[in-house]
Amino acid sequence: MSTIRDVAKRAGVATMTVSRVINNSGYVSDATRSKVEAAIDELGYVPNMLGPSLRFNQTNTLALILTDITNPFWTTLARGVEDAAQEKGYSVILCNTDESLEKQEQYLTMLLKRRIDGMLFVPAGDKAEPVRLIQKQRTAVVILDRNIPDIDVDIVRGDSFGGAYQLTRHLIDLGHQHIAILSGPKNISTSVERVEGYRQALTEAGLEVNPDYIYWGNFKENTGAEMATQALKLTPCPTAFVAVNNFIANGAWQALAQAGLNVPADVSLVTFDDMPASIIPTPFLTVAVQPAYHMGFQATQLLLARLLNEGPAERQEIILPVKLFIRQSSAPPTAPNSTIQ
Amino acid sequence: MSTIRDVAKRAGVATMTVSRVINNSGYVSDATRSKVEAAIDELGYVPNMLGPSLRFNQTNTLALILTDITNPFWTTLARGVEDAAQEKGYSVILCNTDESLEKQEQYLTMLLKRRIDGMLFVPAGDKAEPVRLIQKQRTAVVILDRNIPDIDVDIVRGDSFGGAYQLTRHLIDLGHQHIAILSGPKNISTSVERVEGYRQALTEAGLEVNPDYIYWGNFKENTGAEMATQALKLTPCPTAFVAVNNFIANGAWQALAQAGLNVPADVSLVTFDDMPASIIPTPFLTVAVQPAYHMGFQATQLLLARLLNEGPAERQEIILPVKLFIRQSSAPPTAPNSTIQ
DNA sequence: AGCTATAATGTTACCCATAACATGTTACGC
DNA sequence: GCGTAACATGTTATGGGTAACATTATAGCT
Repeated sequence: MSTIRDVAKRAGVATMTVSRVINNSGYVSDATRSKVEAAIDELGYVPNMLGPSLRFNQTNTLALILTDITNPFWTTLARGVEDAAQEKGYSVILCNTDESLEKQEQYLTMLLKRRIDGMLFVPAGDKAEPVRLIQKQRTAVVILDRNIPDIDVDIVRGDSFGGAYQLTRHLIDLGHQHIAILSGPKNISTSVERVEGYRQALTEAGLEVNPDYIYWGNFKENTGAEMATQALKLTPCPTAFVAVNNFIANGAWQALAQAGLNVPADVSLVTFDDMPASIIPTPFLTVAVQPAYHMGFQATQLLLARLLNEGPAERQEIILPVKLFIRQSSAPPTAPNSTIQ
Repeated sequence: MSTIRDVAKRAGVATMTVSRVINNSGYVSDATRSKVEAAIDELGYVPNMLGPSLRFNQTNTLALILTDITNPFWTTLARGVEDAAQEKGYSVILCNTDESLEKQEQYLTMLLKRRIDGMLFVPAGDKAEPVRLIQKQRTAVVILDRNIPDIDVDIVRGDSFGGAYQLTRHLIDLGHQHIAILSGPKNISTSVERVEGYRQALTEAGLEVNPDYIYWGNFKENTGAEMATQALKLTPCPTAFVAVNNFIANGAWQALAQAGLNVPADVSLVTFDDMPASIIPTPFLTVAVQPAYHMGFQATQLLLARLLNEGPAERQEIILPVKLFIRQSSAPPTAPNSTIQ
């Protein structure tokens, strides 16, 4: 593999001159430029970024650390990150933590060793320590989606509280009184805030918040199924379910079908996070949609602004609105709870 | 950000000694090791990989270049790549070409500048040139999913021909005689081979191959819809559709619904590439399933073997089997073609 | 011609970790 | 007590590109 020195020798110039040609900087005569370009072509020379990266401690690389790459929500967000990064000549290393703190730590140290310029970080937990680790190495970081208390760091996230409020309110407006919520882990802010939004909607409507109707699990399909199965054993049985993400909703949906229940005839099901039409041609679930692509894009722009010292002075907390799409999976309850309506 | 020199100074030793402690290599006394470890902790020292990367021309990084990160098929494959890479301490840069040759070339040169150790490459086209570019820089590469003629390079792909054959054969066995195929671009081997498999099944069954029933488009949902809409105008109207990937199938499905047709009562629809249950809770489409995760995993293992000079001497062409899952979207044709059955 | 500004090209030091080599120290057998 | 092996630590060169500085050539002006 040829180096800038090989090119310089072949063209009969100094390496610096080759560098000038490559980067279009400084003065180079047309004759010299041609000679150098010819040499580059002949050798098939491709510059080695590692030299300057080491010298100037700048890798032009970002990392996106997320928790589940198989979920279209994150994929869509990843596209936003990638597009914003590419616009400015940055590449993105994608890391998948599977919600595992161990994998997360492995990835973080690996990325720090690589002297990544910045991280877009969906933390697998609510501990400040991993973020502090990043900040200690003076690596720029923007938290995505999930809040972490007691830490001075930029964050871009959706309005979990508002979204859950809207979903629950929608069910209440339909006449539901026994609404269960299938949530994620207790140490993830989105889980918690969505339960809070649910609570608020119930309380405002004068409905009792029954703790038995609140399920804490994780963001996976099979857990969604298990939580729904459990909930169906309660008396009074819930007539509606709020799922806190799309995978939980799908699991719940399967469990409901398994129990011989029809959505929405027998039970309503609403959820966070839509799937694109390319994936679900006939969307059915009533959803609270977060602007995933935009979330990734905007967070990356903020991160890049910080890297170029163009960012705002104070910490940013950007909360993106969540929009309710009412579809077929939610309907007024039937027997036995509200026979009138 | 502290360097190995800072640590050495603080511990009162040479940088080499620190290096030995970090890498657990050579001889270090317990006393010295403790001193060094203390210094590392106090400074929060994280080694800079760029030094050795430059020195030894080894970045421990792979790249996965694919065409659509929003498609669960690729995401699943990406998981396979990531898992295999992580096992051996490699990280993966994910690049999304959107089937654009221009984006692809940008990414390739960027990756070569970074001195990536190897690439897993889903080419956006059938030209050998991009692969030759990579090989010229002595960067290891394994082609994924799509064949490229006239080039000496490892490839891991699914049995497109066989899968399409099975799908078509299944429809023929159900009694369909007018079967349309909605394919991707003409310059992508998977598109072509799937059409070939379709042809073979028809011919074997003594059915005429009607060129009007063969549609060439791309792998996107809206194109799938357009192709299906066009096909419905034909006489005799197809009673069954073979979609060449999941997004095309979803688009087609939408178009069929739009046209007031029910699947499978009015028309059958079969496709390549399944969606995981977490995404589609109630799978409906009859599919030819490629082992996406395994494809990514195995290709990465092959690539890593090559990097460590442990690979087989000769070029590998690994063709993974495709499995047919018969579900509800395919049924015998009704009027007007085969009223008897 | 002499001066200066600009154009064109070259030289050197630097970034960080480590392989390769060099040197110094201790332990142990005889 | 001496030689040798194993242990312990240090020194130096290396990799590739470029900022900063240095030098030389040319053009333009008086």
